[in-house]
Amino acid sequence: MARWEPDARGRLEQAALELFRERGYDRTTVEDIARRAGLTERTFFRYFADKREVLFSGAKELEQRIVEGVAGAPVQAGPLAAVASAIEAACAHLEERRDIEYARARYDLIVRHPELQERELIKLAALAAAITGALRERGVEEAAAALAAEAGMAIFRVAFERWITAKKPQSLAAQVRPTLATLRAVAAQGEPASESERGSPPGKRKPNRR
Amino acid sequence: MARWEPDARGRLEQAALELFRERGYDRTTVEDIARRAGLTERTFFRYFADKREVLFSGAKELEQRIVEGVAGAPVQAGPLAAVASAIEAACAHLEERRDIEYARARYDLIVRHPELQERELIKLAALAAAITGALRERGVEEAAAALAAEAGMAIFRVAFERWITAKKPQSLAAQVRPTLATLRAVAAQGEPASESERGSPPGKRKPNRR
DNA sequence: CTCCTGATGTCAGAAACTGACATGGATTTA
DNA sequence: TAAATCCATGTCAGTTTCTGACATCAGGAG
Repeated sequence: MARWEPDARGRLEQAALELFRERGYDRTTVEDIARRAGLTERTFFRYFADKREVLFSGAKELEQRIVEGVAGAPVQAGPLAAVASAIEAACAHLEERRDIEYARARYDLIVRHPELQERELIKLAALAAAITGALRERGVEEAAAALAAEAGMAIFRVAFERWITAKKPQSLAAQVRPTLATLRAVAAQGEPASESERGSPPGKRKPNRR
Repeated sequence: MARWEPDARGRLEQAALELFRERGYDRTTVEDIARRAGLTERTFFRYFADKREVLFSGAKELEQRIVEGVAGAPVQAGPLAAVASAIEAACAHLEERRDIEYARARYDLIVRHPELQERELIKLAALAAAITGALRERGVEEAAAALAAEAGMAIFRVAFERWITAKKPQSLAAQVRPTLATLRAVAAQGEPASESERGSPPGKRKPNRR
């Protein structure tokens, strides 16, 4: 027989989410969480670097999945297209693993607590950095890679927000493409007329969609 | 005669930066900072919500400045152009107020300390939200506004990084336009050639200006 | 059986933060 | 001018987060 109940980490995560919802984030101490999971405060901090981290265990996997998606995108795809398709795939997978109820509960918590937003933001920043690296692997130049990665994060954020606040049930992954299109439209708006952005005569202008 | 030395807040900020540089961020306690400023720990927390905040007093003014810049951009400017020009102006002003040495010292600290990065990120997120609001005031639709704001933040980040890590002395503001151009190029790359992008939802495309 | 490993517990303590109340020049008011 | 009161700061006690050091003890390896 096992010496300890299995999945201490998972128990801590679940206990934490329950308690945060029951009493609120700041009225829940780490000791509360640990006790509900049948463990001690010290053990909590062996699994999670701090109190916030207990809500962000999925970040690593998401990052890995997206990086793989970027690396595996068709060679002819541009950086932004590669990122967007990776995000789309990751979103689809994310929807399979967790139902929207969980996502909403977690989202509400994060939105209401700046310290949790901060953590969320740094996770996304780490994700952006990882994407930048994956794009560089594809031969994309540094600044372009960073910008495409950040743009991808912006798309993800907007798509996610649309999904989570939507009244009618819809897919998260389905938000990605239209959001990408909107971003492209915004970027194109007011763009200098010719390719080289200075004085050169308007040679072969890019086909202006629409 | 004044009862207390003037500018307690400023003294705290300066003492903090000095000590962070001398001993490092985590080997400096709030009490250390307060003492060097001739105050007590309790008073520190009356001026700053927490230890990190002492490094971010300029954020409010930057936000206000950029929002004004967006609001004051020429009416015919598209959202991204409006944001970029506001950022450019704010950068120019920022360069006047603080020298690059200060910027580098602060940047080094933030880069090396995740908790400070988190704070930096949430300030930028707040800035993005404010920009989104300013764009909405200009009649830009919600998703487009959010995306343009996030894109602006991406530009700012990349421009700032280039500026701060540059060997040759150059202007921060001067980094903005080329970075915007790069972003536009990235966004345009691989864009669907014709107006309907691959049978995706009937997006309401805006008429392309210019 | 003995040794060792590794997850957990126990304990003490530093540091971040908060609420309540005190202090005493400065400023306003009677 | 004397009194009232204002308010930036100090003092103090307390909670919570997080860390280091060491103890415990079932189970697997030899």
